[in-house]
Amino acid sequence: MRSQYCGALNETLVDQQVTLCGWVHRRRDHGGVIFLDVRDRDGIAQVVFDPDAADSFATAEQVRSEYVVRIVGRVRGRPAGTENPDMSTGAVEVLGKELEILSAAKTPPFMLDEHSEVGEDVRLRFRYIDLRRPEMAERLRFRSKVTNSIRNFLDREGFLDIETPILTRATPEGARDYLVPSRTHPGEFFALPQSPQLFKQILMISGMDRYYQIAKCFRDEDLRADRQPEFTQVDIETSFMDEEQIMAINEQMIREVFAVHLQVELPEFPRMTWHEAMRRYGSDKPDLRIDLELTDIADLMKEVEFKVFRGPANDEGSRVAALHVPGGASLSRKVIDDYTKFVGIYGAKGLAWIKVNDIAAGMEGLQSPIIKFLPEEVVRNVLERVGAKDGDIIFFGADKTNIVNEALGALRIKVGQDIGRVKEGWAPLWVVDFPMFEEDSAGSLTPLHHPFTAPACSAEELKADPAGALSRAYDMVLNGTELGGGSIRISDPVLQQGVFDVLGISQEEADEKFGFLLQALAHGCPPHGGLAFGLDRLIMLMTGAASIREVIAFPKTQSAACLLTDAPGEVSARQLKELNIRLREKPVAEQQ
RNA sequence: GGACCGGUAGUUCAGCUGGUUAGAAUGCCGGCCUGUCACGCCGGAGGUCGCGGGUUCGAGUCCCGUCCGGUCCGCCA
Repeated sequence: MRSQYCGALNETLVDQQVTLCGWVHRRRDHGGVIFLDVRDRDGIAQVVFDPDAADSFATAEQVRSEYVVRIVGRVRGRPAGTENPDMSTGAVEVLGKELEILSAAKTPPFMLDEHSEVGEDVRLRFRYIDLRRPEMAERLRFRSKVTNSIRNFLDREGFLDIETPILTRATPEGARDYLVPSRTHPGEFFALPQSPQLFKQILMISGMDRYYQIAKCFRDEDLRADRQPEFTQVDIETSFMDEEQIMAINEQMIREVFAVHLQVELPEFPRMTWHEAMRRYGSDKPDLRIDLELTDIADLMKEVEFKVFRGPANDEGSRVAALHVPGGASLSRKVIDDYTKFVGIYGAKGLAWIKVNDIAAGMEGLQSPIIKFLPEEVVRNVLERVGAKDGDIIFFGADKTNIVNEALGALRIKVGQDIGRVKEGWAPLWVVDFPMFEEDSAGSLTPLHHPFTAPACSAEELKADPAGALSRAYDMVLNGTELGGGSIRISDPVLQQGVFDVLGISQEEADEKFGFLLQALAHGCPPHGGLAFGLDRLIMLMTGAASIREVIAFPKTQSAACLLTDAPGEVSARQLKELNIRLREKPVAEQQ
């Protein structure tokens, strides 16, 4: 039906007859000559019709945007002076001989034009048209090429692609599950997997040795620009490897993907402990392209009347830190007010600051709303510790540790972007030595990763000091985005129960929820571990897409709806009856 | 669950302190045009101002509620 893609046209085809199939991207009717830009997945070609070919010329007058056409014609070089250097096929054109309308098209709801902006809701409603835009088609093509590379790499390294169930068991911990009612077990439900975690561990116990899967995962939580309720993980697990080997092989894979598809040689990934990341950047996924850092100053502020920072008392669980911004003294009062509002989002009750105008002039050379509350010696020590110079600004945070970290960590990125301190390029790293647990708002311990992560200590040490225990987990971070995370897993049922104990999960409860895993661990479990990459985020980063929806063919809106299919939708009474489900009079949200 | 931004022609937007018949660009339709490439020129059609209620002599504009889209906080082991 077709001899080549439109984008394949070039000088080597001059004088050859070609047959193109595609969509009418644009028509330019000059009365005596008609140009059609014909578009397919691969590119755009210009086809010319003149009245010599009366039939096809008449048809060309009929066609409209987005008609699907088939064209037979001869390739020729464009007349001198009419080449289009902005077009990859712009040196040649097709002199149309035959023009067949394969399918007429309604006027499109929006222009497929790189020049016109369209609201995202319209694009999603007519996603099939949106995906015709070269930029969208290219992102999906890129994604396909990357997953293909990943499959090839893992296959070469001996990993087996094994599918795990989509209909599985609800897990009480973690994210909210998407549930599927069971018809054959009235009153019972499947859950869609939040990840294949337990299955891949069981595959290790099965002796599969090396497993991977490009797996759809489901989490019924609120959406974000980089979060969809169904998303894709590159899920990897291996036996008889320690964390060093697992990190090495995954680092190699990502380096290969970047080299092949972006022609980028990533630097060797530095390691940073979780504690160092939190201390220096206030984040467990620091963006190392920004060279601003937090500095602890609690010891210098001991004697200071603490209310000037509008934070709680300087004690355990709190942090006093400074964010030193070279050249920041030129920030306007309005911008600083905006930053104060910005850190408020993260729970900070204020934002103290000192502008350093002339360090030699002592207190006179400083400008700050809090300076009158600070002894000169304290100020001098703070300036010295952060390395302040004339023209700098220092922001302060004093509050509960996590509030200071989140507020100053976010401010660090925002200021860095605002004043242009984000370096070009790629800054990958491994974050390691995570704590096993963190305290939730109710004061009880929850796993920082998941409860199957192996501790870096013995069961006895874990029991003695669970809050201080580190885990054998590792996260891969790139430009401030968590690309993937993993760990060595617990391969001993006693240690696994020990972790459950710390989490307050009784033996009976553990048996009920994870009994099959505990059973399996007791039947010959190899030491094993793995990692899962967020494929969507990886593609987002690599393509520079502004949202995850730009790299997914059919994404959902922020309220987790599909505008194309209008899902979710109501179901018939008959379907509900089969499932033994009766709806309330009104959905809960509409009651009251 | 919460904060904020937006919703006006097919699309992207303007619409002031509430005041006559709601505008622009683009797309669309018709006409003209033999070298354009976001073609050009002339003409035309096109509106539930998201929805509901309220204030007012009068509401696109003000108030309340609600729905939808988006960004973020919480949430996301």
